[in-house]
Amino acid sequence: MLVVPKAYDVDAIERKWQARWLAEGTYEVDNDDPRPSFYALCMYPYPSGPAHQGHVRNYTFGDLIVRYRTMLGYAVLSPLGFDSFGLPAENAAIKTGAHPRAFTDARIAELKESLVRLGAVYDWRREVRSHDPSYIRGTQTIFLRLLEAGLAYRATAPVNWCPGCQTVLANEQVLADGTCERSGDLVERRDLEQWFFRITAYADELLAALDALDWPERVKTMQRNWIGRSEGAELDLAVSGRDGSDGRPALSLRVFTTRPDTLFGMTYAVMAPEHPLVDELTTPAQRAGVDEVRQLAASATEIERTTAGGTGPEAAKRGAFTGSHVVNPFTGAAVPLYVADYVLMGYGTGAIMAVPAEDERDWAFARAHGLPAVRTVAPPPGWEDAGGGAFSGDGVKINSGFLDGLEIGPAKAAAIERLESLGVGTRTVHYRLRDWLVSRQRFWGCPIPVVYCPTDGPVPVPEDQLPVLAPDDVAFAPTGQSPLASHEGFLRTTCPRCGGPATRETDTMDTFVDSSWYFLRFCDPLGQQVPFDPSAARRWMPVDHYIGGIEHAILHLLYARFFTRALVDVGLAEGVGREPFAKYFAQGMIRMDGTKMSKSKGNLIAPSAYYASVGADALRLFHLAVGPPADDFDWTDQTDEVIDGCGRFLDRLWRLLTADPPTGDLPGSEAAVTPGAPADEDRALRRATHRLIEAVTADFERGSYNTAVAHVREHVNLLQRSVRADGRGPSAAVLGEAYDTLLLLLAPMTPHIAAELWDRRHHDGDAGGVHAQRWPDFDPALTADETVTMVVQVNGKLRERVEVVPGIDEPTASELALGLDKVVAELAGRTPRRVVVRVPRLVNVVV
RNA sequence: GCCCGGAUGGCGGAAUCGGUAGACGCGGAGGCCUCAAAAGCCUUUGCCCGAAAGGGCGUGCGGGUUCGAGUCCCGCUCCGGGCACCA
Repeated sequence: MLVVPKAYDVDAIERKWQARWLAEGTYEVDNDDPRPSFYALCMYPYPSGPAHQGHVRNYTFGDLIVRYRTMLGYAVLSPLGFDSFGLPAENAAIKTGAHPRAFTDARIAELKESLVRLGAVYDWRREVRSHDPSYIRGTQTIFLRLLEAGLAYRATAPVNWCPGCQTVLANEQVLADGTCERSGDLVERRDLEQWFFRITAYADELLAALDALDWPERVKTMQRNWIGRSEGAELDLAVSGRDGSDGRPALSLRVFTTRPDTLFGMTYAVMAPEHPLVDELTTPAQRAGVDEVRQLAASATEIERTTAGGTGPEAAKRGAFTGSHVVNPFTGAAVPLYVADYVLMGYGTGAIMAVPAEDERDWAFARAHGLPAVRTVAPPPGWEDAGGGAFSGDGVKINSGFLDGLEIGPAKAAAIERLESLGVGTRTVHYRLRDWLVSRQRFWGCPIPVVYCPTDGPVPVPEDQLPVLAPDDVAFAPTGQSPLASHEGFLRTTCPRCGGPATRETDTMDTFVDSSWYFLRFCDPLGQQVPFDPSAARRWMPVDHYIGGIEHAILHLLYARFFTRALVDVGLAEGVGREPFAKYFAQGMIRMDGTKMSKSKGNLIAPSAYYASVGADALRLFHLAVGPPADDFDWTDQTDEVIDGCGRFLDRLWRLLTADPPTGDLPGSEAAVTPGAPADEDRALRRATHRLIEAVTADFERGSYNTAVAHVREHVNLLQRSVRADGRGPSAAVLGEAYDTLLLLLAPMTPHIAAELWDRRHHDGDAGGVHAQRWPDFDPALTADETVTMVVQVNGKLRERVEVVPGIDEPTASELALGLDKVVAELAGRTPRRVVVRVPRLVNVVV
């Protein structure tokens, strides 16, 4: 990066305006503001230290929207806070001994400082931090209400357990090879009692409501796939020899299938290794084999089991015969029952009917275990010659009794109907989505407000005793256990119900819980009695424009959608809309050498050096101009030169608006009226100015900031040429309009230089300056063309361009085109077969 | 494997409805200014042929529709991302 002389004192001017916006509370907005509402929000950041380029990009887009919408006359809610709970602070505490709060507060101060230095403006009165006691209180109140409503519950769940760290890990902390990211130990599966939120109760609504959202289609698709609705049937398969006639209770195995039409092709059935009936249904002779499969499954992590690494679907599936058989309800035939780890206990009923001919996984297992396949759908001709295998496409039913001849759709319906009339099955919908496990064996998170009493069991902490706060005098030793579990003062308490001795829950909540309602807290950040006042939330919600990284496309956005609905349903958000983010924009990420730029990758380029060299405005301009906001971009060797170019542009702008014009007077001042400025010049410049307003406004509305920057640069180039026209340029008034327009349009993009130059031209800083102005309107009468370029083609090839009046009629255009020398020469005496005329843009002569 | 994006000059990108491909910028070349440099300013810059005028070619590849295709359709290639035993 080259340090070059600037036309103006960038640092001083930028700091001056930043201080002013802060001191004057320019972007503070009250809940009773009479203007129409607009809620602009960037995802609140995890405070990891000074801003990096990803932040700069994100908050530049957000700031543009805040300033633009404000100029359009909205009361814009622009809050910012910090997602301040989380693992890095706790790990730092273990390493350095510093309390996570001290660590976190220091990181917040750094991040906040660098966002202020970017010129991003917020209503800082509304700042929230996940670890503030008032916020903890809100999170805990919500937890208790969910508990009361049955939306929070406690259950035993398999978790990733690291024997080295002696703690539960999040899935993200388990590496692809099944080891702990910190200790490297092989992670085990353990069953522990954990807290869950019942997000699955909202699966259908969360899925159905996606259609109406103004979100990127790919994000909606990701959510749809994540929720994973599948329709089918559950049916009972009677176990052979267990019909109850021998005195033992009758037994059957419930399975789920999306293809009930293929039941005639069932050649075996499978239970998950964890299925509760495995013991009962395994015969002594088969016990050893079954136990081996169970053991293998238990030692593998969920990730290992469900990813292709090494033991993919192609490889022979791990499974064993149980010795039992189950009966096909349509045919009465018995088929062998297996245990295999390709069936998951957590989905459906944990057991399946296997139809190798129409399911690839079953086909692979059947081949590996010498089981037969019976086709129930006729594959297309040549299928068997091409290698055969499972065929899951459309076709006509065969070998299927009463279903023969039907297409798959009607066959499914008929099969379900038959199962229901036989009383052995029902139409069922299953979801891939699981309930949200929120327990974390961590210190630096929101404590779960529950007490365990030997007589009363788990008892919620009464709301008037909230917040439950973690003590400060804890030792952050690397025991691998939350310090809360070994802090007697915190742990020992009394039962709120019976008053007897009890212990506190020592787990904390997943930090995604904090981020699932912060946008509601921003509406009413100071209230102490409830998480937020519903009337304040009704005033601002939903968020009109939400900006954040695509990495949150599933979890955060889904949890927040669930929370908003749940909060309405438990009475904490009465009358608030059920959908939190009306529009979501996912900005592209910044890559370097092919990987995402991030702190953990160690390839951060800090913005601070650019603040010093070219300034925040230039860096903002760069991020706006470099490409479509939704696209990723690569930070390369050339990037610094592009950023320098943005600085040079602002220098040029500065000189244009402050230097003496050719007449020797300040541009825009009355004295600068150029005698004899041709009316044509004025008309042309006014047209350009009003077209610029039209273009930039349209660009902003469709989020095309890169073309907005291009349009502004074009205008500056034009103005530079005009001013240099030495005495023949436009009049001062028209020039003044052009300059003011430029500053108004730049105000959301490069706010500092726009504010400063506006102030120098108008001296109205006390009145709020350029950012208090109304966004300019363009005059359609002024943007109209005087002439347009008409393209003349012969056989689709460009041959000539002519200037014509916009209102030219077809015969005139045709005649004009056919009379052109080029066209006459090209025709060489031939008669055109056809003349395509699209006035006023194009004539195509076809011979 | 499935789903979703994307491919345009040396580079980032523009072309919003099927109608001038390459806006704007970066880089390059030449020039002005200067003792010299930096900065600034001017000219030029898709490729090929040509002294020029001019002509030809050109939006990943192969076909198609159309008077006309970067844009629409069919079939591929490569790159990026998400999901991945979900029955």
